[in-house]
Amino acid sequence: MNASIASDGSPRPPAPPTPEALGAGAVTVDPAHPSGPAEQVRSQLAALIQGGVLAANAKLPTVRQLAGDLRLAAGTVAKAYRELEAAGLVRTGRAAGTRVNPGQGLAAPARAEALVFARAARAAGLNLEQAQALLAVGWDRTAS
Amino acid sequence: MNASIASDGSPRPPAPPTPEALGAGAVTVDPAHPSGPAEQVRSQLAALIQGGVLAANAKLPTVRQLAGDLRLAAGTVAKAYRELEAAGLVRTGRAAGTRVNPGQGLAAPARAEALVFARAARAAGLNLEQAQALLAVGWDRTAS
DNA sequence: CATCTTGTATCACTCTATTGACACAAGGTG
DNA sequence: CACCTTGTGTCAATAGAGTGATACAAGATG
Repeated sequence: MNASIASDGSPRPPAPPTPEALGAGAVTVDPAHPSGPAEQVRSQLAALIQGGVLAANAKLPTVRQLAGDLRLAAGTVAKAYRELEAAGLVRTGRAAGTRVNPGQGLAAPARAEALVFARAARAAGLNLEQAQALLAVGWDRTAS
Repeated sequence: MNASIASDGSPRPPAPPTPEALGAGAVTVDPAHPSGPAEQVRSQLAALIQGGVLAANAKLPTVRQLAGDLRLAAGTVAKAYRELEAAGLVRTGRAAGTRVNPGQGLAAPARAEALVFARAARAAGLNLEQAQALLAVGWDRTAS
């Protein structure tokens, strides 16, 4: 669609998710996942932040809001937020809520390379877990 | 090194790990990891199999051997092996032990793409968790 | 066939994560 | 300043994963 092409020909990134959108599907919790709920929330939010989807100073939903949306205890979401803050990805404040810290998106060339690999893996019929397995093996292989 | 270059100029893959090597470092368990020990063993072995590092019919260490090497309970390794078998990656047999099923390595072009991305991510100064985060975001983005 | 190998099953216990509810305290707003 | 917003802390209970040891049973080997 031309509507998704900027004037310089590069594709427009999708609009960043609102706080409501995070609990409405952008972040999900699968009870069958090997990691627990807190870790699933943490890692998905971290990915959105580092991948540039959640921009600097973007507001995250309140602990209670996200917990309600994801059907989790508030303390569980609070744990995920605490860990994001400990990692420097967000800052939290009473009354002010939680916001993304500036400068947490990773370098754009690496993000573009991730897209290339994701497309190739999909084209080869892999699922995400398999793609991640290949990355892990490739990571070991490129250690030297 | 020329010794690692095949006669057609392509790099030689490293030798596949022996059963002993799996418990001696090729597979590791980090108690601080968000996933539990069984899942860490399962996912690392799955990656080695799908990444072609463990070849068809390669023998895995016995449950007791790997458990001892990784300082886990045997039942925990047995759980990982059961899940690998349920996924069709391995076959287990009393007395015969556990072997990799043929045909479980994923397509070589996708593996090569994973290497390219791993190198690019390392060159950008990312760690593996960050690279996996970018892959997850890229995966969502290429869903259409 | 006898013996050995090795995965599977079982057990009581320990540990950890999560839960739902409530209270407190730090900030923000009008 | 009063009131509201929102993260943090606490609690007892629950659920699930892992533990180490043991026994059983299915296969493999000589």
